Amino acid sequence: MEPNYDPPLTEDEIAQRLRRCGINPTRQRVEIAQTLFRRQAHYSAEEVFEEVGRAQGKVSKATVYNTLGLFVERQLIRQVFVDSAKVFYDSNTRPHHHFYDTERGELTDIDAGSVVVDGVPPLPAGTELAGVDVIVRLRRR
Amino acid sequence: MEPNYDPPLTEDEIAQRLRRCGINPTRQRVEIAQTLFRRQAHYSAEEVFEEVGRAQGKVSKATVYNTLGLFVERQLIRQVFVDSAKVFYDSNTRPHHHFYDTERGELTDIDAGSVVVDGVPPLPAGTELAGVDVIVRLRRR
DNA sequence: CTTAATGCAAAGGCTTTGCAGAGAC
DNA sequence: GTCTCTGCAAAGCCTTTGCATTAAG
Repeated sequence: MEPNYDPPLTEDEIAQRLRRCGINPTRQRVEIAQTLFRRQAHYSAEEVFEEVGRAQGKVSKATVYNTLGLFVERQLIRQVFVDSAKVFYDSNTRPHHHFYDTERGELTDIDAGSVVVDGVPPLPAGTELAGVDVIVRLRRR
Repeated sequence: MEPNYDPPLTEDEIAQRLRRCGINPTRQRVEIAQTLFRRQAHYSAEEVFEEVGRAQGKVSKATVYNTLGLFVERQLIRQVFVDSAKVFYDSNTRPHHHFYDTERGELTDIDAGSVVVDGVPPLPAGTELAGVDVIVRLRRR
């Protein structure tokens, strides 16, 4: 899967991006965003917590959770649900789907450009489309 | 969505079905299965617990969880992940996908017969297909 | 100063586990 | 009697919340 940016975003670019989403770019938020956008990947909250702590200054777990929640709410990132154990946070903002390796617990992107989902019945009355997620579950053979 | 059987299964039919999956049909297991198959629906563990307690003899929460886990393992039912808060247990055993009303937290089946997912890239090396889940997320308008 | 953000620890919700007692054969 | 299942309560895990402290303007 190609990265969704290249080269890596600078701190200033990150800050701008946060501002564009109406998010005040504090040190912690910028560091979390940097981690999320550094490489195309799917992180659990725990992984973000560890990775930020390693690469940058320490950020508390509460702030990690609150910030991830804020980013999701502002649609900077999205959540992926494939497992009851934990939520994945996905920083690929382009339309895409996922392979999920059920044994390794790994998510991989599938570009939405190549995928067609057809034949979905009319939406129930009073609703509108919020998104279509395709999860291709894999097992090792 | 049409029910996946009709009329309702008798206790004996349920027991047979459990045996076919290699599950010893105890009272609790049969009652839980009856609840799950009574109508086409998606239950949280909590809902199964309450519904069984109301309709049948009481079953402990531990047994509900253990039994649901057993049923999933034996592929009598499947889990659906759409929300971090809880797992849905789905007793529709035919291939199908889901609408998910994000505001009401309601799942509705989409028959797989009508849906085509095309253009999925080749599976990663060493893996085989375990299933394709399509979740059509809806919001109220 | 005043408002917003952070961090710690405690609380919460869902789920699993340990283990003693009940049931099946 | 032996093996399995059940149920309670305790523990576990991920996540959220309350609240005092710190940072920002």
